[in-house]
Amino acid sequence: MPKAPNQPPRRPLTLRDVAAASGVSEMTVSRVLRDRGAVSDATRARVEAAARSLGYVPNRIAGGLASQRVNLVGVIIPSLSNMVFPEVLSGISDALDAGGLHPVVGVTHYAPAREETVLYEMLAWRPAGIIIAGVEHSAASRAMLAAAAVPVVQIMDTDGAAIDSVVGISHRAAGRAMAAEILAAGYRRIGFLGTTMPDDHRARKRMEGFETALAEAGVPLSERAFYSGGSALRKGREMTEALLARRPDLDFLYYSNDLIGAGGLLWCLEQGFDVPGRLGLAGFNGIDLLEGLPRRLATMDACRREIGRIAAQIVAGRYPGSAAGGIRVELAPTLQRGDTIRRCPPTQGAPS
Amino acid sequence: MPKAPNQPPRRPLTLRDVAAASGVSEMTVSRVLRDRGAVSDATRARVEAAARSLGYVPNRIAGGLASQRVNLVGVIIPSLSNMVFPEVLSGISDALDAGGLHPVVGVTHYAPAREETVLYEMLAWRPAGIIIAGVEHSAASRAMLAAAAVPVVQIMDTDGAAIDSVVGISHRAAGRAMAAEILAAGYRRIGFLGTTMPDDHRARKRMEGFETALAEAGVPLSERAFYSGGSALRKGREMTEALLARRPDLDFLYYSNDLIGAGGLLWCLEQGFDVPGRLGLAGFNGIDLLEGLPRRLATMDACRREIGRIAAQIVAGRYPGSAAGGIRVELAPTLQRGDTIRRCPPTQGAPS
DNA sequence: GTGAAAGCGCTAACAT
DNA sequence: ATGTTAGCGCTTTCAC
Repeated sequence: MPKAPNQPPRRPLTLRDVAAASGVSEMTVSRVLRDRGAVSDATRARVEAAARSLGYVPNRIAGGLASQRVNLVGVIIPSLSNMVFPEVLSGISDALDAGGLHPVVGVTHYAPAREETVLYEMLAWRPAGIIIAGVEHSAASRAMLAAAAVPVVQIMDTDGAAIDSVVGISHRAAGRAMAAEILAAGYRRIGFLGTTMPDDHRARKRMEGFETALAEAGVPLSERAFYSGGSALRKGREMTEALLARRPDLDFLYYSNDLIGAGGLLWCLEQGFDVPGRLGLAGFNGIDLLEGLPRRLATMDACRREIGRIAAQIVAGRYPGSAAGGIRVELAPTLQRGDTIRRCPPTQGAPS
Repeated sequence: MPKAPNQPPRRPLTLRDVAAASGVSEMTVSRVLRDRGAVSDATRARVEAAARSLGYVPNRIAGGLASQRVNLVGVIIPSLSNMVFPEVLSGISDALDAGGLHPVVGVTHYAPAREETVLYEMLAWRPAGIIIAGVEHSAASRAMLAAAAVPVVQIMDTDGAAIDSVVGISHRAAGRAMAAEILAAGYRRIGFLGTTMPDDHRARKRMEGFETALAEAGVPLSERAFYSGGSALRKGREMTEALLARRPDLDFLYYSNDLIGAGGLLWCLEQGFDVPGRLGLAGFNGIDLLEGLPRRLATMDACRREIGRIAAQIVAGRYPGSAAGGIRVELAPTLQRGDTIRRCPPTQGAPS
């Protein structure tokens, strides 16, 4: 045990120790350390010196109990394996920092039951706020969130009933917008490739919006394929190959995320397909990775870091209007056409 | 403000409320809720019903103060943008779950000063343990960690002085091992491509180990290039192009991570280079993504999830021997030769 | 500008 | 199997 080389079996330091060492009351030490209330410069200096030399670290458990305020924020996300969530978390972490807040992370693995457990555990810490992915929750979870006496920010998805604040994009609208773009480019035999994940509501909504918009234009979705698990890039290859073997007539593939889309793109290029002339491709998320591919996959930016940043600001009370609570921020994802959607319909001239 | 439709301005529920509602003492309620000590089934049932119907959530701040035990674990990592850290965090999160522990995440952005701040904040919560990336810390950070009365696990890197427990791989050895593999395959004009990040000690150690092993074999490192920021995949392309323009004689490129390596690989294949015959390539980390590339990049698995899992188990006291503290776990990264290192030296016949 | 008293909501330790 | 007592280490409030 390399620790504690030769110290006596010290009991943890308290304010009392710092007070004794600096010859003032605990109360004054507390004031100095929290930088609250008037303290003379001389006293302040002595206290700070004492605290530093003792290596005193305040006890936020006691502080939190006494003050009924805590600098922890619960962050509940479905996964850490999909880069989307770390990116959101990164935005959250950076913005919380500015307010001296710290994220406690809970991962649900897309399971509502785990969401309940995690949420319960987090509320037990009486956090300064809860940031939770999605707008779909079990009745128990909704009840806890509604009863919690703290700001709640649901993130990433705006299609649903809000509990308190919401920051995200409309995935239904994102699906619709991509459909419109694809139709405008003249593609008509369109396939969808996505995850089976039954609780990934955002992916489902994108598909629904996509399919609805196609149907409204009189273009039924021709084919769909779903996968689960494994390397997304490879799955993208495999699914694309399988799908096109089954339906060689397809002229567009819409992927539920950029990674499987990138896999599909790489495969199509290797096969020498005419992309985007004969076959168009699009993904979703706007991941960084796409920049380094041989061709830029069409995609739609999901505003991940921005969503995290704004959610954290709302919790910290640093977002305009957030003092009142019940903020709603719907971001507008930008469609990046990239190089995998053709510029105009094949049989049609340029517009007047 | 959609919350609190018509409730009276309730004060937060306490044990006392549950006790009153179920007709027993606070202590008995506490026993039921923590599942500790003997309670009759009848009493237990009544208490549970009361707690549930009131929507009571225990207050861990008060509980932690009284019991001097907290179910939070501080996790300090340099970044969330590099997928490596979310993967470690994912392993940590999963393993902590099993012990009812929750990670509080702090991001240092590779800045020692931020590491100090974050660490101080975390220790203030008297966490059940600290998991921190790397073995390089400022004097102040080391002092805090050494004085902390909790398990400390330094992760990802075993090349350095331990404070308490360490779980990771030797990046120097990883660099050496890759050098040996490359030399054995007969490559002799070798370049290195990495990040400028002055505080990424693991990348530095890999390069040092790599260069040292080459030098020992009488093969100096021919060339090196560094980058910072931007899409790693694209940077990999750009750097590779630039480096080979400057030094077209190189026959091997060792990348400090898989993403820039993948960028380089894609570029080389597009150029029609003979990989691995004329030019060999290797990365580091063993990311999932590589599976979907046209050719599998040689790499070395950094055991990221495993490191996270073990570190969390040590903190939770669930790792063999971890009760004693001061555990050291050095994982052996496996070299995956993939398709970008040739099988045998070009001018030499098959063995015997 | 500084100090004293009370108590935050729970749990350890000891009753019974 | 259940209850009582005494704090955990701070901060709030009020006094000086």
